[in-house]
Amino acid sequence: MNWVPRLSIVTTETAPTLEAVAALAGVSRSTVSRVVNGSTRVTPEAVTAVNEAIEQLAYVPNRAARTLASRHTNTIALVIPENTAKFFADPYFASVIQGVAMYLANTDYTLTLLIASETDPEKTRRYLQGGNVDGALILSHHSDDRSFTQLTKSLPVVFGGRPMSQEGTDNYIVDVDNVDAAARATRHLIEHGRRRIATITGPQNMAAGIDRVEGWRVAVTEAGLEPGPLEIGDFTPTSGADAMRRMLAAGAPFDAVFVASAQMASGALGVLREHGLRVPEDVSIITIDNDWFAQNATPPLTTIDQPSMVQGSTIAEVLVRRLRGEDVERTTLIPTTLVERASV
Amino acid sequence: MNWVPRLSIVTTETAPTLEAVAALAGVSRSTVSRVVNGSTRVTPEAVTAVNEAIEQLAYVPNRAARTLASRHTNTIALVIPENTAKFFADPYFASVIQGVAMYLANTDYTLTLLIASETDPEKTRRYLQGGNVDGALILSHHSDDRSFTQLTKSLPVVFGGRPMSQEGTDNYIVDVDNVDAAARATRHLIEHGRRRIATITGPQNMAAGIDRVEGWRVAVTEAGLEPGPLEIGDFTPTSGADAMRRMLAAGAPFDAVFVASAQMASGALGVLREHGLRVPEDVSIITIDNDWFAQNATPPLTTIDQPSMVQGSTIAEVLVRRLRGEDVERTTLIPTTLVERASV
DNA sequence: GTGAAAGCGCTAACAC
DNA sequence: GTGTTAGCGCTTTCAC
Repeated sequence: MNWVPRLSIVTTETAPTLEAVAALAGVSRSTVSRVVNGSTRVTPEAVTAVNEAIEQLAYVPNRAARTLASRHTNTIALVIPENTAKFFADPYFASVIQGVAMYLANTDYTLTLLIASETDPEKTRRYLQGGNVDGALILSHHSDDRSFTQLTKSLPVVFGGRPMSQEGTDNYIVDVDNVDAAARATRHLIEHGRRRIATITGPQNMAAGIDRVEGWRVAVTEAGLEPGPLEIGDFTPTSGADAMRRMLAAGAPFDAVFVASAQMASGALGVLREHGLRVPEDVSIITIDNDWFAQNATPPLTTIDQPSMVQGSTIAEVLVRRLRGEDVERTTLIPTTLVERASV
Repeated sequence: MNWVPRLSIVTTETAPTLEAVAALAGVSRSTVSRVVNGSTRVTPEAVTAVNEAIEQLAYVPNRAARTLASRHTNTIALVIPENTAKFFADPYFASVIQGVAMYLANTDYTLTLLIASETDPEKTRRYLQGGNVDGALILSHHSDDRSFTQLTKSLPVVFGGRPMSQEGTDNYIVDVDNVDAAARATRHLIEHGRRRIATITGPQNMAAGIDRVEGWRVAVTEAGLEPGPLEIGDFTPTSGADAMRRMLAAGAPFDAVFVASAQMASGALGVLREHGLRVPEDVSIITIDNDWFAQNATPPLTTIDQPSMVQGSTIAEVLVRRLRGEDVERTTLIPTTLVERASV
């Protein structure tokens, strides 16, 4: 009786290669490659043979080898400037990211999260230019984004939110129409008989901040009204509270305020309450973002809903379609809707 | 005069290869490779020559080639089960993720964000097993994480938060000591003379949910008190409000409540106010999470601070150290601190 | 439709 | 210390 060591058979558990699949299916590696990549020019028999072999071996193509040979990575970077990362806790951002991730989950692309260090911007640029990704999504939000708009020359890029830098106005952008949203919000106030309309807006080095003041101004002046007081916050609840405090201290009267984010609005609301001002009786409030802050404020806030998950999935979709070579519009505007609640 | 077409020279602007660097520096490719990878066994002269060549050519190593040859990817996956993604808007999660990203930014590792589809768990598993990453970080939070604990066998994995599945109790885990945190919170209530201590806790299929009830129970019984009413939420503000509503409706008296998250606490607070109950006069509230919700509630909430960014960077650090072959403790507990404010 | 052959750009023994 | 030599596992002409 000759005993053969069984162990050696199972010993080296290396991942199966395309070559192994080819051998098992009785075809060449090229054919396996064709099947894996969905080429039509293969006989049905070969296709099934290969697929069975793949199944049987639990074959998974090696991404590095593929990338090396094909010169494309199947990877998309989501770039978040470090400054922006501070706003990470903002539910708006979180759900944009979630939207991106969810969309990409249904494609062959993999999402790489890049927090762009501001102290070493070169590192990010090198990574992006270094052939590590097929394209990039940039959630840019402040004026210092020139380095990213330049990236556009050498890598397919889509911006989430209008970049501040105007170089290359031919950027691909997915954004909500902030001017329009702010104007609609403000008009809603006016339609409800308000006349001295204040605003608490966002940083003036961010497109969203600028555009929302702009929309407010447009609506106010088109109604023939004088602009009310204006204060600037940074979209956080605390900054909203501070802004409202300053506004009250300044003493200029107002009977309504358009607050550029629900988080700021919730902060402002607290200050109003402290000062014994009733909403909406004494002052109406309208804001942007239909998040928890807007829904659970007392009173619940009338607001402009900008669907953030949708924006996330859309920005991803635009890039993927570009990578597929499809013709895509430069600017995609995500529609907003007015949600009426009790604060106006 | 023979005219030579100049164009051809500039035409193909291919990224410089290691080979080009070698040529320019007058050394072999191996030497360049050694310099790039920081091997010490190279003469200083060679090092500088190579570095100059790299600088001059703006050479960036090709990651795919590197991965293919070296069998490691320099990539770490951050896996977020789809269910968990729902909680994405939770500032706690957002900042754990941010912590991970920030830590990794200072290493050579790249972060890949994986939202694990629950309808097709195989896809995630394949990706993770398929040699696409060197290791994985799993922000797991519900009972259905067996597939991930099994992953552990074939891939270095670190869990953020204790996984529910008990297979392989030798998992690497970074977590806050939820039992302890809850117990401390509850004891604080007791030290302040409260006697009928209720709790609103998290889902009982999540470790954080279970452990926090446990801690509450421990503190209550060790003080010789009867446990007060208990309601379950899902960590969201709305669920906290609902839970409080049920608790009030049930009619069992209580003079304090330990709420397992600040978001739920803020929801519960609103309901208490609706019912004319004063905090802390009529009922004390203590919670976990030192986020905006805790800070800006009225009154501001006494809470247990679990530093989420730290947890994020720590979980990343543990994995990186494992990948470096260092000896790392299986369980790393992030210390929490009690923050006293006005709600007790 | 299919296979053979030639790399993709790098690392890792192994000699020297 | 440095160079030479093989590949890593796949895609992609190019013949057939």
